[in-house]
Amino acid sequence: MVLLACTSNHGLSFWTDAHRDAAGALRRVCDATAQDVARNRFLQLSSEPTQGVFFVLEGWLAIAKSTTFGQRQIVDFVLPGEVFDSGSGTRQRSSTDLIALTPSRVAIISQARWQGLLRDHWDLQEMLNRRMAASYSRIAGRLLRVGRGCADARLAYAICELCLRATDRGVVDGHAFHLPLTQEILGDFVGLSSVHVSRTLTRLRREKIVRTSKHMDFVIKNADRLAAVAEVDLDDLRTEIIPRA
Amino acid sequence: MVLLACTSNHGLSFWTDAHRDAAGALRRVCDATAQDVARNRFLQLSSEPTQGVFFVLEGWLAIAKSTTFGQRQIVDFVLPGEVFDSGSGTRQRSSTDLIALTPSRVAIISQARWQGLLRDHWDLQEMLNRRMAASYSRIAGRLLRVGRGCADARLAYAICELCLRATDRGVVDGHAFHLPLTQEILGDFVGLSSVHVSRTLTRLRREKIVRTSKHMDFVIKNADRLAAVAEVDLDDLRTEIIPRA
DNA sequence: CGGATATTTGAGATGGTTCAAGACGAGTGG
DNA sequence: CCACTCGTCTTGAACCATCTCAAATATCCG
Repeated sequence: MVLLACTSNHGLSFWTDAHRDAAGALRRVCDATAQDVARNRFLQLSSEPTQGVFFVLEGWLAIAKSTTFGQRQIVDFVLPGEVFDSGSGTRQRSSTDLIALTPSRVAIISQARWQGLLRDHWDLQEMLNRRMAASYSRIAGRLLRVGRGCADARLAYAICELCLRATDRGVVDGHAFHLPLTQEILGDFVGLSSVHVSRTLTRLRREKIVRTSKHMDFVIKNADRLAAVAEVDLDDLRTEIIPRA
Repeated sequence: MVLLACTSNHGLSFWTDAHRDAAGALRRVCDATAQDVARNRFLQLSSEPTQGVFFVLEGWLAIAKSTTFGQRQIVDFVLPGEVFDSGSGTRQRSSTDLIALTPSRVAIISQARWQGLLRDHWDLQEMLNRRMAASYSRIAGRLLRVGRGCADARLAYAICELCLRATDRGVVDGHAFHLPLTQEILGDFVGLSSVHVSRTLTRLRREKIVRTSKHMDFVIKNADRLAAVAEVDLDDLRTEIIPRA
């Protein structure tokens, strides 16, 4: 479950103003355990014992679930400043993989320590609650498109979602951003084959809704039509899936 | 987001032993505001202001999201003893519908009061965290099947999930249980048309994996094959999606 | 420049949808 | 007790979206 905030691109900076003491405690814990992770490394394998709580300082990670025969679904991405808690229920085994999509920097916090932090800092727990609600909204929204939407809607929705998460600026015309993903990973995110992601992206490009260059550099050309294809209200989407500070 | 427990079929009974004071506070709040709800009534409409937190005392409810043109996806069910919090982020507007699938009894708790309860009772918050993790696991598992599984896998998985949630007993041969759903609702749950739910259910019946009678009375005939079709390990599934007490 | 990794494009197979008609079952009123 | 009705489920047939396989580019990295 993805828990904490990402407004700036640097993990802890978010916390410094509103939540000084929680931030301090968190920072101490993170400094002690932070480590660098190479691209494509698995930080957590499903069916292996949970290692605790992962706090992302830099990089993009993916939470993925797989069927017994290798079909993969990406459940959510974890961005800098956010937390992934694979065993919230104090479970023994993780049920998900956690994969570094870019070179990353991650702190691993033990369950016990994390519980202690939450208990001692109510504002941390409170923020956690908001983050969890946002993360739940994200997955619920995606479930709707994956279950009921056509390929265009799924992809357009994913682009809106990721545009909002990747940067502070909303989904507005001319906004450019980069996603550190391949089309295959995007497909695993929205339940499409990479081939069909390619075709659908081509269609969105041809209709001048987005522009892309050099592997996943996006520019929003027509936010209104993008929102229409995604069947979503952009303002609503933002308040739903991006936790407020 | 679905939050609390359901082991017995009566809302508050779960709380009495381990969490006496939290249970007492909760009970007082619920007694004051509980109300009966008719089948098929909407307790919460998306795009309407959030009413607060819903605590279910009796009945099955469904959390649903819809596209602008009426395509519906059921995100999760809410069972007795569980809580639905439509605006966890203290948001103004709900983004989901909440529908009573059976005649139900529900208490509505204001956001402020709920926040207060959580702050005053750490064990309540702690249990909430576990419930949220379980509810997240449920939706993530379903997202995997909906995104990547064929109709058989989606339905078989849903049957496992709902069997586990509907009763204390696991998914075992001979276990009988009732689901207060139509095939159409089941379809909205797993992203299939009601027609295809019917066909797929027929296949599962023909292969002697489940037996059904009079509208959604299920009997598990072959739990192993059901699990195989659902591509799931039944023990793992239980610890993932059913919060431990 | 060369090799690996990603993307594009085509063509055929497939699984699920939609529409439409019929069967079944539970509840209702005569 | 029967006949009607409404909601639900079943079944068939045609259609369409997406997948898979396969080959042809394009892009990145050393």
